[in-house]
Amino acid sequence: MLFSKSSIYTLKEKPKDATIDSHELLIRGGFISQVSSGIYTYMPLGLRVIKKVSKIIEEEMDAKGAQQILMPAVQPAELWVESGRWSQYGKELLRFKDRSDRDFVIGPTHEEVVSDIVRRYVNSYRQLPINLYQIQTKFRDEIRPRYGLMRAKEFIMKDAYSFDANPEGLDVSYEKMRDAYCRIFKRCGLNFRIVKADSGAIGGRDSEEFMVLSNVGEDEIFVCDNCDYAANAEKAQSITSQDITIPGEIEKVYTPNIKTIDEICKFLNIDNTKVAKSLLYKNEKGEIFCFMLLGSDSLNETKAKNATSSIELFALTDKEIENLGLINGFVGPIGLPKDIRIVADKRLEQINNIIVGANEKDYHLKNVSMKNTNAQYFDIRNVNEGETCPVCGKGKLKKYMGIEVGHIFKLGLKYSKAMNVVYLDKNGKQQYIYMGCYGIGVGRCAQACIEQNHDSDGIIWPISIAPFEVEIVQLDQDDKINSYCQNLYNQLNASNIEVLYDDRLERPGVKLKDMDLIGIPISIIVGSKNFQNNKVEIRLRKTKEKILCNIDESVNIIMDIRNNLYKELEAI
RNA sequence: CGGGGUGUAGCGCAGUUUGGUUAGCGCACCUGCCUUGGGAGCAGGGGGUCGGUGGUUCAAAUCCACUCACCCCGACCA
Repeated sequence: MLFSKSSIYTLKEKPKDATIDSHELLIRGGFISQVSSGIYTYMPLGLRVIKKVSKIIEEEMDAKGAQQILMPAVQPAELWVESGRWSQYGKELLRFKDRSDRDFVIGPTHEEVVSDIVRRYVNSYRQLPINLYQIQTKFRDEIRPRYGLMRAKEFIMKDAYSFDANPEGLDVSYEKMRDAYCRIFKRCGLNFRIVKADSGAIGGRDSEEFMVLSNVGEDEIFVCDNCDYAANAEKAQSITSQDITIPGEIEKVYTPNIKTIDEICKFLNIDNTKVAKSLLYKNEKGEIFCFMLLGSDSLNETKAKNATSSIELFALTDKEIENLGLINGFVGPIGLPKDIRIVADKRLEQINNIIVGANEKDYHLKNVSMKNTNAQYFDIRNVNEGETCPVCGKGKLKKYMGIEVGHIFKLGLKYSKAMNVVYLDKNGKQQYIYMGCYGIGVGRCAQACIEQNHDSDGIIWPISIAPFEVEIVQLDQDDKINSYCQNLYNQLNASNIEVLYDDRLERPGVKLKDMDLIGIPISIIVGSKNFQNNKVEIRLRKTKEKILCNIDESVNIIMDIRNNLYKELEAI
């Protein structure tokens, strides 16, 4: 592509909306342009990157026998009513009516549509397993889009859906996708970790996320420093000391105006592991829960939702607590109204003498045994950095922030049952199909890659997803140089090298700055001083290495460098 | 949805507190000269419903009300 004829619009100044480097560079480099909050146009350079990532995904998906399809962005509400998600999915699902007043959604995901296809065409075990995928624009009406393509409302996603006759088959399909994902992210030059994850509203059993480690990531993950255990905070577990203590007599203590854990620890001069906190929440159905945790721990709402089969949880307000006849700050498990379910963290299970609220103003109870409560026990606490790994039992957990670029699930029978996705087995018996689903955020991959690969001058693309492999930067104008560059450009194009030729009549500084900003891995800089001596300079974006070579050697050297860059990626 | 912030030329901003000539600066853009290995210089030039609506006033970018958009923090979020 000729730079002078292209729609590459770079900016010198930092756009005021960009708060993280990758977002700034995407805009300054002319890769994307914002249209509305969370909605972007992919400019020529950006689209080339998207296509590169997509191509890698397609190659790896196809290699696993998955077949590409393209489903509609607009879906009828009927399918969502049938799966139950019309009512489960909140405002994030963009709904609208057509001219004849029928309800539709803009697809945030495609389990319903793909299930509908499979139930219509797949009838026999002989047709299984299958895996259908697409690369398509999704829409989720995010409450707060941010960071450019990182959390956009409209975004490009690869979503794949596997269909198997039985759980063993699903395991195989899942492993294939896991393998494909590792290859995809590796080829994109991403440094990532696989973490165990919560499957969330989508349902299902096993679920793993592919996380790009980055301090601008929005997900908290815990990684063992000894073994390969890694988990999202919503799923992470740890080994913690659990005191088994001797029961004593329950004792009522006067604790005037002492409401918080900190205050009571100070007042009674005790450690915050000797107290239990009791948190009152209600869910979307109006059920009320008392979540109990050690004073030193904090509630993980995702775990709490799973423990109570809730879709949403809301902390009760002081007023709501009063209406139950309770007092905020003095809530405890003894003497709660019967319809409040006590859900306690597992750490409390063996505890026999904990301090809790007395459900009476200005009083707490000492020596309360959890056995005297009708608590149910679940893991509902947040893991803390430094706690012991639950798998190897030796390593300590370290906390990182991660960008979720991929997520794989074993859905099981959730949608099959809801939507009657069935087949006939060898015995002619009707069975439900086991589903898996597998997503990759295409734009998010590209941006995560920038976040991991940039410097103060601009982007440093890995060659696999760079918008171009090579850039010719012509610094000076004369007939010889013009024809040399043009010839070089033609030769590289003829060799199927993707090349951007900066033929603009700009001053050298402008072109060199743009070169670094856009971040193409290999540049050939053609200037009159070197050219007089029959030399051109080849420069590598990543290392800033300069290679001065004879003008007639440049093509061969570029080819070598290019091939090596691809090999380096494979070797990571 | 709660809290905070910003809307003035394509981009980045000043001016608004204390209303008063023709609304300004840098970058970008156009013309010319000059320059040419890291976002040059000089001269000339084009480009504005001051986010929108309504109000106060002799007079509004500036004051008031409402409203829209965007950004940040939180809640939320496959």
